[in-house]
Amino acid sequence: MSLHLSAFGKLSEAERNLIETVLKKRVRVLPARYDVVREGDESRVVHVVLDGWAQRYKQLADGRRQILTFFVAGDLCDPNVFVPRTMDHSISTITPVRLAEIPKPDFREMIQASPNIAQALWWISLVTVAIQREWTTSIGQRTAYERIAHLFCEMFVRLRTVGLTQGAACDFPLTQSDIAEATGLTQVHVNRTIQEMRRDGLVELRHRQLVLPDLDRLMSVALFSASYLHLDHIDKPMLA
Amino acid sequence: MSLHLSAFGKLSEAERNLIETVLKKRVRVLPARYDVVREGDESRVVHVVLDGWAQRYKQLADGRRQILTFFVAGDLCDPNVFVPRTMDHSISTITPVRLAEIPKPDFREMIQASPNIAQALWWISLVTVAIQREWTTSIGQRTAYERIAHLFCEMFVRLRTVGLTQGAACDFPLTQSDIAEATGLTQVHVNRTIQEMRRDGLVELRHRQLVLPDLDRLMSVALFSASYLHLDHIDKPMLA
DNA sequence: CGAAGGATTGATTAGTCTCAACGCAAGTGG
DNA sequence: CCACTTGCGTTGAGACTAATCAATCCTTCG
Repeated sequence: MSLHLSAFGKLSEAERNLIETVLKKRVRVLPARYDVVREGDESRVVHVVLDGWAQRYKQLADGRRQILTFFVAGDLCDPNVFVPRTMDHSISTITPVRLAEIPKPDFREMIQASPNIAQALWWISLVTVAIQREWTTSIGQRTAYERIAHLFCEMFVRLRTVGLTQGAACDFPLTQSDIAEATGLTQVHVNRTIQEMRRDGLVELRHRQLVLPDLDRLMSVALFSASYLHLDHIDKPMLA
Repeated sequence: MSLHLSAFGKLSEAERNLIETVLKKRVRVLPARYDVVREGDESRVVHVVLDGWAQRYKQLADGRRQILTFFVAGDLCDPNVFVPRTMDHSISTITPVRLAEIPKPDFREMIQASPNIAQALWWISLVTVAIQREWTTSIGQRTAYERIAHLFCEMFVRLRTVGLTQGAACDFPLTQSDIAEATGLTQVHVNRTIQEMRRDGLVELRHRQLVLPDLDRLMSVALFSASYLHLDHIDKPMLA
């Protein structure tokens, strides 16, 4: 398993082991569509997804919902360890999830024990904002078609870096409603747009499996450039 | 002058002075509409806006532009000190700007000298992502009217915390095109929407002056809740 | 006084939403 | 093992928000 924190290029074997140990300390298994943290909660632990998909979202007073990012294996959900605060968003599972919970003191200790791990944490924060900025750009500037294509590209590339793709395929448990809430579109329009992408031979998506037969072409219609993921700081992806 | 870094609630007088000293070391004065950093550049220094307005933006391959945030006095533009990286976005001024440039080594030294300042830096990162998330939500879920209203609320509240409002008024140097690029709308539609807000008595905007005669009502139509700005960690706003 | 950037207006169109219904597959309880 | 439910995907018709294109009007400033 590749974990984002330990995927950071500069870590030693010992540091990786330390991380693994801390991760194993407290693991929960959660059902699908289950709230992990809700807006307004105090954040006490740091969550790391070990397996499955989760999401960060925000809800307006009248119920409208915006998904802000998806989490997959290895993702640290709340890198915010040093400033006490109430959550300004919610986190919930999409599929069943195996989730590591690290009490903040343990996490801080680990950080203080190793400057490299501290740097890895900064790197994660960096990528987190960068992704959020890309999503803002996507929703603000890209068309429906491009937005969905972009989402597919991002998730595919991220899954690939953690070894969760098989050739041009990967598990993709999002419903069309999830995609709608992530892209700021309606579920109906997402449906029609995906059909169009199918007709164009860019996407196969059914039974929670996504196949991207021509990733390069998809990236180009999505105006996708992976640079915002800052993969240059990551260790080589595991060979599956 | 209130600076975000030194606005963090827990700092001592000595720490504040340290920050002020570092800030004064290298100050540049830039004209309006001037690029400070461009996408693809290496980031070498940390920028802090001392005076004036600036913006962070991203440009798609075909030229479409999305403004990602606005910077006002006190804002740290690139809190990313510990991970070397190339910029995935650009920063430019809107008005003439007085800008502090802190070489990364100096900045790191300051951080290492004081855990409180380090914490302040984490807090800034936290608020930066939180704002970005709110913008994603805004563009994804709010109507044109609500988006613009929300932007007004956010900027007004942020300006107020740094003492840059006078009663219900503040300087507001954004053109309607700027607002359009920030909200993912066209300039024409922004114009019409602002006219509507004027008719509704919620906004007066002319000659780069913004007046919000009924902030509470504006906040409520914008579904604005200041919690994402995490002002609870900030020192009391200066009394003007 | 002229130029330039910004704001405003009008007419038209495109993209996306809304509402509503229907289909299909998988799971559940009797 | 079948009837029912439930969640998700698909389709259609029509409405509406916001985009586009193109002028025109201000205002500021050299």
